[in-house]
Amino acid sequence: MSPPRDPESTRRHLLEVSAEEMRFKGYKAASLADILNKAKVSKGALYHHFANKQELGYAVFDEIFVREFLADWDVPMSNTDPIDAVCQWITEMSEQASKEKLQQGCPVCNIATEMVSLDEGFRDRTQTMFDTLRSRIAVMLSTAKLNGQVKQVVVPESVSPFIVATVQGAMMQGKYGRDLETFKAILRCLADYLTTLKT
Amino acid sequence: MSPPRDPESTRRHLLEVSAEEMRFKGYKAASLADILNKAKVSKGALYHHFANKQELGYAVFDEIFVREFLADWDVPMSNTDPIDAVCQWITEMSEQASKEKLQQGCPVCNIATEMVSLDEGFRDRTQTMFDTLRSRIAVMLSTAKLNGQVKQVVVPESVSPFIVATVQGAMMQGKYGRDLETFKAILRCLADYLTTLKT
DNA sequence: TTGCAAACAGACCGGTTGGTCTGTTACTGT
DNA sequence: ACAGTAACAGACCAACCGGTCTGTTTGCAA
Repeated sequence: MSPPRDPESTRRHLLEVSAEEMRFKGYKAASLADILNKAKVSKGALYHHFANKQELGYAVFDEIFVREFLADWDVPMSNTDPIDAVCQWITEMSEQASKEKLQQGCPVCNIATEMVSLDEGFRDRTQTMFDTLRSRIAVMLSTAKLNGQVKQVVVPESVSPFIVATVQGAMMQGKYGRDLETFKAILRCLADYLTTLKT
Repeated sequence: MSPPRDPESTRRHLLEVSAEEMRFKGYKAASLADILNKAKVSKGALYHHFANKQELGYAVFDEIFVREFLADWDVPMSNTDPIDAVCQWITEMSEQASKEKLQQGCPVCNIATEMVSLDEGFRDRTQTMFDTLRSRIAVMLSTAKLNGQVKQVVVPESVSPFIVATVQGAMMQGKYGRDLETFKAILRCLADYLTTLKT
């Protein structure tokens, strides 16, 4: 049991319940009243840990959603063949995908789509996150190019956003159609394309 | 000048103003009060033409957003080479894209992302719209296959959702990063891939 | 010209929203 | 032991939300 007063764990609890709410309803539609009810925490406690709803939203985004997202995208880079590694990662992602997860979609993308044009904070966070991801993949492709594992015509700075966009698009399509097969077909197609980049 | 009382045009006006609001703010955050203010129309008039906000949302989605979307995706099919046609269409889309349009993103996708998991009506509409689009592209690829313009290994039912997902992902990435170049790079990459499908 | 429904106008309403404020309880350093 | 502050608890609030309801104006058919 956690002690009767553990500020760090109540903060964490608040964060997780908020994340759960925002996953399904989005940022704006997630009401503080619902969060408080679900978490069985008083309003005073919430406003002791977070200045306002915006700060709570930022914290959820940074500490839960972005963390999860980048962990999911943590493609093994040290493999003998990076393209194979990405393809294998895609296959694993495809197999792990459940219908429920797919219906929920990618929380980062959901919140980003909702808030990017309305809130600078969310915009900056989204931007830097995707920059990180894209450059990570671009580096991988560049080294593969140097090692002669990838065709010289490949432009890492074009292919990396392409990969990101396609995976994101696949998740969206899967979410809209509630269809696991569509999602898998798109990812398989992406893997096919990537193998054409090999020397 | 329109006559002092023209129910059809006030309905249309209401639809357009609502669309403008929902483009920027999404469905839920678009308030009726703001719409009414902007349209300079009374609440009585709105509720005379629409049963409630949901019906207004559906009408905006059907009569404005889906219409625009399918018009944008109206790729010329009768060309000599369908793959070339798609590539040319992609290029045109890439050139026409403005920074403002990109920041706003695709209204259909925005609303779909927000509402698909919360509202059956929006879900059904989104689903059938993308089904229409995908099968339209699949048919194009199938006939091209029959004509021997596309490799026999190509599976139209996989490639068509792939194309849709990638373009959608490209728009999202462009929206998030407010960057026209990323958007264009992704589309160019897609065009490259499509040309590899030619015989 | 009159009757009547369609087309609007806008005051009003209950419920919900994020946020504040005052009070109480628990821990911690001295 | 006690003081002081961090950690809560929850009543309260103004603003806003979608929606209703009553009243007025307009056009048109008879």
